[in-house]
Amino acid sequence: MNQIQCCSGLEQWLSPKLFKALGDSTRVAILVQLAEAKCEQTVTQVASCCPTHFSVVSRHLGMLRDVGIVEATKRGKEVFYRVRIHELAQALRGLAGALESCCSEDENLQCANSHQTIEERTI
Amino acid sequence: MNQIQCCSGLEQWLSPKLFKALGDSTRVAILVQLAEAKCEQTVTQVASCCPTHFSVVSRHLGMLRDVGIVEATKRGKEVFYRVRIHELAQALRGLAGALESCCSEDENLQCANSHQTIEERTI
DNA sequence: AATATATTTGCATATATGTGCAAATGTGCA
DNA sequence: TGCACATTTGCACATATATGCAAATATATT
Repeated sequence: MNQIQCCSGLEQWLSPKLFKALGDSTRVAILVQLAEAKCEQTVTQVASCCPTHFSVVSRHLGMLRDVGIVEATKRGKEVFYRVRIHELAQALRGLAGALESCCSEDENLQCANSHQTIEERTI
Repeated sequence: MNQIQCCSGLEQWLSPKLFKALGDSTRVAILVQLAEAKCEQTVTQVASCCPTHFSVVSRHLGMLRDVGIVEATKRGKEVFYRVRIHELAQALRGLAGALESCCSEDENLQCANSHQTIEERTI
């Protein structure tokens, strides 16, 4: 019988780099600023979100770009950043789904067998 | 007219503490171990997930408990941990929803007005 | 009471990270 | 070319964090 492992894809969604980027209050303020602006903003505009030095905000934006949370476009001497909202939302929902795929329908499973599998779903 | 701010609730879902807890590779390994086990596990059992010292794993589990990602039950001399899967999934989906609520239907918004509002939805 | 097992906590340490400032880089304009 | 503006980067420094080991605590068993 064709079978796949439970929880497959869980590690794929649990990216420490991604969540480390979300785990800083300054970067959260930057994200809120960008998301609420509803449009791309320059580094200087984003830096108005917090008392932090603009060079630090620039570094944070670079880090957020490295992990794919924001993207940047350079036009003239300014760099415009925007949140990759749909991609980020998809990553969050992907992890949520992978987590819940670890829950079987029967909540009171025997735990002796640590390699339980489920039948592969065929459309 | 009754109006609410766009993106309301975004900051509520963007908890740096929560994501900082997910932003470490050892804690991710611990979570994968716990989730794939599909049942509560003792500290010693969880510690088999990685070469890290069991006391460090104990500390990580305590941190994950503090932010609500796992919960613990002490029975005898053992402490059983399990992932609060549904609560975590709800937090992730809540953030995903809050992010996408910042996207209006028209993707090409004028950005001059930084305080745009939407009409409150009435069922 | 004494012992064995499981977990937590104190401590030391190496590394990572956030921050501010100054300098460097890049770009447009007079 | 020279100047103004926007952003990035090098550097120093303070703080946070992850880790391992030993000791302390808690609980069960003999």
